[in-house]
Amino acid sequence: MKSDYDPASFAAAVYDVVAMIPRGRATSYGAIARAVGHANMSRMVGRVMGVCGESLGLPAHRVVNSQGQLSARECFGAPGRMAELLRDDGVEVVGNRIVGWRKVFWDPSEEINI
DNA sequence: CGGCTGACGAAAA
DNA sequence: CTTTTCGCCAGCC
Repeated sequence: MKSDYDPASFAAAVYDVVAMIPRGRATSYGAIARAVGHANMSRMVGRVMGVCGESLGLPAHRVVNSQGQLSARECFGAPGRMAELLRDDGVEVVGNRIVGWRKVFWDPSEEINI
């Protein structure tokens, strides 16, 4: 299987996964990294999302860390903006943490490896 | 060209 | 709960 690490392919896979996140759900960087075949590249996922998809219209606010905590809340133009978007998606957010993260969490590997 | 940092993760203490 | 360590790669100084 594709064990070769391709930055372009990796980014494309990340975009694809993030774009298919259902409303009212959220996923983690590690989950995406795993889904694309790079378990330890969670950081690269964050970097790829760091550019916010550059007008790709990706629901980056649905991507949080493994603990369901919003690390990039200040990257959406204003603090609390990300939580607001999540709340609009039907996800309860308290402070920087998603409420019921366990049931809100969406595993992309289930939709990719299906 | 080397070192630091970073929307991270997981394990260990 | 907090803090530390290791891993991974890319971008910046």
